[in-house]
Amino acid sequence: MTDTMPRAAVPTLDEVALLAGVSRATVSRVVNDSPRVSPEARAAVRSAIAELRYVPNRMARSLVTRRTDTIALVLNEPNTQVFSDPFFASIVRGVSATLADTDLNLVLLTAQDEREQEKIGRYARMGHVDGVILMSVHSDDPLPDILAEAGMPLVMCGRPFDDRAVSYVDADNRGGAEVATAHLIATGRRRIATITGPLDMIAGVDRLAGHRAALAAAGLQSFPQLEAEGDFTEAGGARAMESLLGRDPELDAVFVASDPMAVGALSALRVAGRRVPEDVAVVGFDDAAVATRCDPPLTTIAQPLADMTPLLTELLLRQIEGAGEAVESRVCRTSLVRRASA
Amino acid sequence: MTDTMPRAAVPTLDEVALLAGVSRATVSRVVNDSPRVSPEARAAVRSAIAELRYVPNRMARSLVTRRTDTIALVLNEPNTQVFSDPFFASIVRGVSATLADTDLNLVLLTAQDEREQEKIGRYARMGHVDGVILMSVHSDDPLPDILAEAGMPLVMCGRPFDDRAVSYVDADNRGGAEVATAHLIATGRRRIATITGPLDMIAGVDRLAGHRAALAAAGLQSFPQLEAEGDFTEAGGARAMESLLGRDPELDAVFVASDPMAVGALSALRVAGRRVPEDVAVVGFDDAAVATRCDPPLTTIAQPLADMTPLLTELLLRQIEGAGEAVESRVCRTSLVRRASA
DNA sequence: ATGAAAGCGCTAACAT
DNA sequence: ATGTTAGCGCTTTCAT
Repeated sequence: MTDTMPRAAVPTLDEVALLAGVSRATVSRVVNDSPRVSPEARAAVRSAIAELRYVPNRMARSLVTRRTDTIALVLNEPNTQVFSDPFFASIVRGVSATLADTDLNLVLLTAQDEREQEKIGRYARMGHVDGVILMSVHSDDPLPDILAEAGMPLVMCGRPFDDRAVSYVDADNRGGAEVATAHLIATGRRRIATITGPLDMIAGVDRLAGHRAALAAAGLQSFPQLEAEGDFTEAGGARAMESLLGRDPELDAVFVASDPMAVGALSALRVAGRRVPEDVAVVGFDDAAVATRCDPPLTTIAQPLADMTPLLTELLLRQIEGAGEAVESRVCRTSLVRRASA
Repeated sequence: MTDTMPRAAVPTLDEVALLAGVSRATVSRVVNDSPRVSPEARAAVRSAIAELRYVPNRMARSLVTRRTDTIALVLNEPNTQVFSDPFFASIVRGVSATLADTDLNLVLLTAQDEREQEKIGRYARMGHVDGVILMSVHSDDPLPDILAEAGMPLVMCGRPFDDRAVSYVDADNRGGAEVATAHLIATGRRRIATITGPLDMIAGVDRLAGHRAALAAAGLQSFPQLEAEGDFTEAGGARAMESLLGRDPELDAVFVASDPMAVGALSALRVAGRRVPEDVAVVGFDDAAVATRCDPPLTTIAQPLADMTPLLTELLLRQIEGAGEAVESRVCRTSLVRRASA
């Protein structure tokens, strides 16, 4: 099947001005909602715009304003599985909603590997976007440096590995993990395992640190065989749980560093014939308000996404408007909750 | 925590020219890999570019070339659950990979509702992108019209509802569904149910049509109570399966119009105490090569994503280069396979 | 309130 | 092979 279709002719400001019988400057003022235009002129311009179906040319405008009115949300994730983590969807939805009533556009950029990260770095530096929100950063990712060195307004979702001066918004991962493990201890558990997140991600590191801190605070020792690294996916959680059960069949509790992994861990426990929570108690850490079908309901540390997403854009916009001067960070409080089964 | 950081000064072509001791035109030629430059000049320019960390200004370039070297992949999906469908991830990954060695950039745009679709329409019309790949189109989405009327190069992933002249790439949904149901019939099943996709999406409609055609071809009648509409999610599949079992406990097979839904259906069958495939045979339709953990292995119609993603970009690029003249479509063959359990 | 004019940084003829 | 020049479509002083 082949057919043809003429490319639409794109009208310019001058054509609108001609049709409306005013100057380009006036049309520009109308388009940009300047108050210094007479009602008659405004009306004439408006109707000319409608008639010609005029849309301003972004490139021309951006060339002079130095603004694109576009911000990028970068998903830095080689693991396709993780791309479908509900956490991403929630952040995207949240940021998108925050921007809905503004005239800012949101674009998503994904990087599977270093090459794509560099491509994104170039994309941003060329002036396609006014600022960047960076998600899912791994310890060896070059993109934060590329962007920071270019002076690009930048907010990271999750604190950076080093103590660099960069804006970020994060959940209290360490504190949340402490609460989780302390809860398990409080309910009488003593052989408490953990399934960690990827340890090249700060959320993985912080949640493990919180877990260990809670054990230490209770005078419990942390054993390497009670720690298994997962990858934030359901399948990875199941594998890690199997591995833990193999290493120490007597374990009576597990703190799982993300809810998708917790769902996987629960099914691994069921396969192994362990009852939850009678034999093994489980606490998760939610990477979104996951409406998971898990029976029994999952006790979990709730990450305050509703707080985090507006902050992300707020911090970025402040940086963009303030010519990139202010670097600030926020840590949002987490809390222990019980998710009903679906 | 607050700190300051100077905004980097951005060098222009002229500054590079000055430093390299050549004209702007020569610098431009080097940047654009023109062969008409002497090796010495090229070297001088290269080092000046490196020294100044020069990056061309996209807006200025695009203003004259009328190209942005960016294409958009639009995810048209109000349902967040579906956003995490592995099908999306696979398409994004595939298109992204196809573009990796080119100097084309890919941006993802998501629309939760009509307002956001219109915003995306404006974004595209303003000249941010050279072309658009549209995914997950529902029957009442305004975006295809907005884009088509603006003369924006456009390829749809999935055929349009009406017989409009628009490029698209699709799997053979109808044919695949026919094969699926015919397979169930061939193995002796007679009370064959189906869990459909959303019927405001063409894939949902086509797969149902194929299912019905296979029944008709075998002289079997299709009953409304043996058809339940799902939403392409795992939870939706489980709900639909429960509903079907309630309406006809005697059913002996089910064709499920997507693999995530099939996973849900399998767990609903297990909960209901039905053995698979002894009591109820199941055939899915994969929305990606989903590495689903299902036991027993799932028989499914494989959608040829490896064929589809390069086609998507190929058709779009041809349209962009050919000034939007050619409209063409491709339907990729599907086949019955058996997915091993993970 | 409106228009004239300059210029954003780049590419692409056209000259040489 | 290289330089000169003329815009691309818009915003923004600066006049009026």
